[in-house]
Amino acid sequence: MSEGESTESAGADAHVEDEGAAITELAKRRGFFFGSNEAYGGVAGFYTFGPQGAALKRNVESSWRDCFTVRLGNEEIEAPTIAPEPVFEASGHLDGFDDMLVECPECGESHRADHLIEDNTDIEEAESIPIPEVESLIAEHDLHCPNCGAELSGQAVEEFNLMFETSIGPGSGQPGYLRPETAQGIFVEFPRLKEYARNKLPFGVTQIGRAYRNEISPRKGIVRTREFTQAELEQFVDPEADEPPLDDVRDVHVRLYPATEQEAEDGEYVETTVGEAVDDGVIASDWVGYFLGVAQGWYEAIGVDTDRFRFRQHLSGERAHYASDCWDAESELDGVPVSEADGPADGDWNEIAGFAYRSDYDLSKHAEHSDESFTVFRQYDEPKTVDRPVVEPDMSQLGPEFGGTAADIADALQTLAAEDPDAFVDADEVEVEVDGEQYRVDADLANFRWEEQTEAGVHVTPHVVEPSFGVDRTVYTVISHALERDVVADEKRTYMAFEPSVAPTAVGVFPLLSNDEELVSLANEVVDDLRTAGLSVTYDDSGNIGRRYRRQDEVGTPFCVTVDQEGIEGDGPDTVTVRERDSTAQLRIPVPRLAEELSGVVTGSRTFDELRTEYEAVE
RNA sequence: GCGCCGGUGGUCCAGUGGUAGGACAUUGGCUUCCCAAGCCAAUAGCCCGGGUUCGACUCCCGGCCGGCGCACCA
Repeated sequence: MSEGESTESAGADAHVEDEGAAITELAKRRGFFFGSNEAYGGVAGFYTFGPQGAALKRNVESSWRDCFTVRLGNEEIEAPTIAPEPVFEASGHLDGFDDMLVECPECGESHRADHLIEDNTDIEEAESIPIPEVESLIAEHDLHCPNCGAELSGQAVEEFNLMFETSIGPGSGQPGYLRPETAQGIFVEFPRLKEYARNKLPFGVTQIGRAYRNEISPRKGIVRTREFTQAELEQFVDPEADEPPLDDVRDVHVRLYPATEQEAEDGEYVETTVGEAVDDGVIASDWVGYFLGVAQGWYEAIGVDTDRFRFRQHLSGERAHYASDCWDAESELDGVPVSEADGPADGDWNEIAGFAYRSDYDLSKHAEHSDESFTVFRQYDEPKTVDRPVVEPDMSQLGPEFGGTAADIADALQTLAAEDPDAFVDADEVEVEVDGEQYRVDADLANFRWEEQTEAGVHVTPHVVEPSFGVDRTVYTVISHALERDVVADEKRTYMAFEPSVAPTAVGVFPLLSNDEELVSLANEVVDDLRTAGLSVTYDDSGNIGRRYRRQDEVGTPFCVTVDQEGIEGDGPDTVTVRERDSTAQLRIPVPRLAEELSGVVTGSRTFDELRTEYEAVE
C-alpha cells in the first residue's frame, strides 16, 4: 500500500478487508464451497462445491471450453483418472514426484534429502538415487541440519510420493495411480489422436478433468487441494513448420513479469502487447505468446480483474529442463490491486495457469517406453532423391558363422552403415560391437552399397505447447475479484459482481407481494418462460423485497425480475420490473419481451445499458 | 511433517468444573412492502477419543479440522 493515499472513496472500488475470511464465510453460508466430510471430522485437502459454487465452476468450465476447444478448433477428450504404473514411469512422475524427506532429530525440521546432497556434494540429480544410498551418502558426507546444525547421519530417509497409489483388479492386481495431471491421458493416446487429426499438424487436444496429488500439507482452502480440476490444452506443433495465428492476438495488452525483472533489484512489470513482447523476444516462443493473448481475453471475459492479474515468467531454476520457456498466469487474492501496490512483490499472488513450451519431451518419453510411434509424417513439397548407404547382410553366410548373434550383428551392420558408411568403403573387413563383444565381418558379406532412394517426407515428433489451467483456483479468483461492498439506501451491501455469463444464477424472480395470488401466478409463469429460454432462474417469495434482492446480490445473480401490481393493471401486455445487480437500476419491461431481452444480456449479445435506452426506468 | 494460535446453533462470536447466551441468517404468522423495515412465534449448538472428577463444553493427554510461520507445492 503506498503511503499518503486517500482512502475516502468508499464506493464499489474500495477493496474488502480480510478478503480471505470474508470469502470463506460467504462460501460456507451461501453454498459456494466448503470442506468435505465434516460429519466425520473432515480430511484436509478436499472440498465440496455447493450449489452456487458448482454452477459457477460449471459455467467457468463451459466458457473455457468455448474459448480453448470450440473457438480454436480443437478436439476435447475424456481419459480415465487412473492409469497403470508404466505410464508414470514414462512421464517421469514416478521418480520426479517422489520426495525424499529426512527429519532433523533436534529441531524436527523436514528437509529434502536429495536437495541436501546436491547442495553439499558434487552429486547432481540426487533425486534418482535409491533411498538406502541416500542414507549412506548423508552419513558419508556427515551432513547437518541446515536449520539447527544437528547431525543428520543415521536418520531415516522417508519416501513420499505425491501420487495416490491404488491397485487395479482383485488381490494385489497391478499397481496403478490416480493421475497427478490430466495431460498424460492425452499424450498416451497420441498415436490414435493424430489419426483423428488426419495426421496433420498442428492440432490441439483439450481435456477438463480431475487430477490428484497427495500434498504433504494442503493449505489456503480451495487454492491448494488434494483433488482438483484441470483444464488443459495440448497443442501439437511441427517445430520447423508451424506458426500460431499470432495476428489474432497481436494487439492484446498484457502485464508481463519477466525473469529478468524478478531478478533485478527494483524489477517492474512490462506493460506491453503480445505482438511486441514476441517481437522483442520477451516471450521466447511465439506459440506461448499466442496462448497468453488468448488466455488474457478469456480471463477478462470471466471477470478476472486485470488490475489483479499478471503473467510471470518462470525463473530458470523453476523451469523443467526440457521447457524452453514457461509463463504462469497469476492472480492476486489479497485485495491489493497492482495500481495500489508498491511493486510486483506486493500482494498475494497465486498461480492459476501455466503456459509451457514442452518441446518433444512428453511424446519422446512415451515413444521410448512403449511400442507405439509418436510421430507424424510430414510430406515434402517435392519428394527428395537421396543417396543412402544400404547393407543387405548375407544371412546364409552370417548365420552359420556367428550362430545366435547373427541377427544382432546384422542390426549392428545396419546401424554402422547409417552412422559411418565410410567404414565399408574399400574395406576388407568391418568391425561391429554386440553386447560388448567385437566381431569382424567380411565386408563382402555385408553387401554394402549406395542406393538412390526417394523420400516423400520425414517422421516428426511434434513439439507440445501446453496451456494448463487450474479450474478451482480460477473459480476462487473469480469469486475473490467479484466480491464488492457498497451502500444502497443507507444499508451496507455485499454483492458478487460476477459476469452474467458465469454467474451461478442468471435471474431471480419475485412476486412483490407473496399473498397476492395474481402476482404469484404471473411470477410463476415468468419463471417457466425464462427457464424454457434456457436461463438459470430462482424463485423467491420469502421476506420483504429488499431482503430478496440482497440474497441474490450475495450470490451474484445479475438480474432480478419483480412482478408488481402496477404491471398487471391497464390494457396493454403485463409488465414487470427488471433490476440490475451492480447499479440497482430498474426498468419496466413487457413480459412477452422478457425472455429474449434477458437472454441477450446474460449471454452478452446485449448490454443492460442498451435496454435502458429502450425501456422506461422505474422511479 | 514441525511450531504457535484457534474449534460453542446455518454463519460470526460471548461464556461457565454443575451441559449454555447474543447477533445475523432460516421457517411460520401478522404487516402488503421496490432495496437486509416492524411485531409475534419456532427450529437449531459446546469437533472426536481417552484421562482427572461425584460431575468435563470448560482442566490434562492424544487425534481430527482450520489459520499463520517453516518445509513442501513435478
